[in-house]
Amino acid sequence: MDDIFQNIGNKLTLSQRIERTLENAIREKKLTVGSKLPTEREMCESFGVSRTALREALRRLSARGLVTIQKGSGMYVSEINIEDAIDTLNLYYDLKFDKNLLSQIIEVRYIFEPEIAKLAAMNRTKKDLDILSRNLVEFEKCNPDNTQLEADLDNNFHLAITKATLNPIVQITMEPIFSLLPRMRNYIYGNIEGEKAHTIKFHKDLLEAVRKQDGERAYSIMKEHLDRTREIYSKHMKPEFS
Amino acid sequence: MDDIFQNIGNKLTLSQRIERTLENAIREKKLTVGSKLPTEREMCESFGVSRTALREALRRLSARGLVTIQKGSGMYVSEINIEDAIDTLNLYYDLKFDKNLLSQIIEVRYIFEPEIAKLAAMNRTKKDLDILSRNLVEFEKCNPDNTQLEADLDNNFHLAITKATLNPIVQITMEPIFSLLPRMRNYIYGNIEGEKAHTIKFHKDLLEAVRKQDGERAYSIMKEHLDRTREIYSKHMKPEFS
DNA sequence: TATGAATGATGTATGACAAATTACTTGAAT
DNA sequence: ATTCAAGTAATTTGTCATACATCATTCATA
Repeated sequence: MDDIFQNIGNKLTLSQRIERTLENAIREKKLTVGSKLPTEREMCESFGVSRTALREALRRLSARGLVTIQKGSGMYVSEINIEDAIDTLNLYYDLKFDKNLLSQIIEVRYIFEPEIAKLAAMNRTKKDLDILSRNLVEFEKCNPDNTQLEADLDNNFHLAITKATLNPIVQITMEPIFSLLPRMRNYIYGNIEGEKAHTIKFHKDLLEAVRKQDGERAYSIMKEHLDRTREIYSKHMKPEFS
Repeated sequence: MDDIFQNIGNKLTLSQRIERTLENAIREKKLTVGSKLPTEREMCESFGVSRTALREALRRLSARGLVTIQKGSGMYVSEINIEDAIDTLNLYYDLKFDKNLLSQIIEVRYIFEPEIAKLAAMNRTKKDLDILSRNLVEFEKCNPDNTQLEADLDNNFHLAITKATLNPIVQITMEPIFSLLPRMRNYIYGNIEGEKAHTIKFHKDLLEAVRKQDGERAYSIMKEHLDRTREIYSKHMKPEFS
């Protein structure tokens, strides 16, 4: 028995215990999504706690996306949605943003995106093709001087490919990464994608492969493109980031 | 001007505005990680709000991992760590868990893990090799009847490979997935990995490739293994999930 | 140096009122 | 008599203020 002196500092606050209780109830589906929670007064009574403690517990749960609170109406068990998960990752990457994360992002894109392109080619719906085509048209007619719009459209193309996999896990993984890319331009000299013509050709070829559901071709096109991107990145990386 | 009638119901509560203010300050590094926030009384005064509103804002921030609150001591801007991001994804997958997510997980493993194995082979440190070796030893000597331990060790092996990439994004992506796998057994008949001998050989071969930093070989070993796993999954899937 | 009291921080309880929503009542028009 | 609308009451969450509890740190004292 070496653990006699353990378990002293582990005392949770009252509101944390309430939070955990409610969280477990939601996880175990004892509280179903969309259902209305009892009122504050009722829960205070049944838990035997003050409004203060109860409310702070519910504030935490709402911050995490587990419950929705509507003033004057009530509190509801909310369906946790993909945006909640993505937001958290966005926050994480935001605060961790440095030269290491930058190269890690490039690395992840390089190893994941070709497979994603392949999967997208196999699973894409008609709607995905529409989105990709429209993006391509906009990209072609967009003013070359408007580098911001150009970058956004390029991002959206990759995002649309990701969504075309129809796999939400892939989306959760990649979306926060794409949202960081525009800001990365501040750390890179000039236009990271190289001249517009190349990007258009790349998008066109990839779209064509996706349309034909040619996974292998989509894979190799994406790989080639990211190879090129990766080189440009490392060549144009600002001194303090090399 | 079509948006004349917008932005009416968007009124944030006072505590939400406080939350956002502090969050922005942290995002913009005006409040540096580890630094101590002013006391409640001081912040109440400078914001001109009651303790209630301020505290509820801080409860939300702490729930999201942005600040740490220590009773009797104070409140601190906390380094958001990888566990926070992983926990959120865990929660999301937990609540979304159904037959679709199950097949999506299998799909993601199939397209990502071979690339991860390759990257791990290239980047792994000596320490990673130690962890993998020790896992293999434990796996070999573990009682075949203890399927739970066997499954955990198998999971830990894949997790260790993921960490050996030295890329936290890869870890964030895969760790929640691995934590779900043990529970998936409830939805699958029998031992999803097949007989132990096969798993041992697979782990041994993969470890050897990682040790030699032979990325291509690590890739193909993992691909082959997941191919087999995938087949077993689909064969053993319970009726209500097929 | 070690003990313990004093101080200052967060945690909880209570009561009151504000603000928003919902439910109900009432009344007029058809 | 029925239906619909406006207004009122009741309910619910949001904020404020005060008091005390509990934990951590500081400081004085033996």
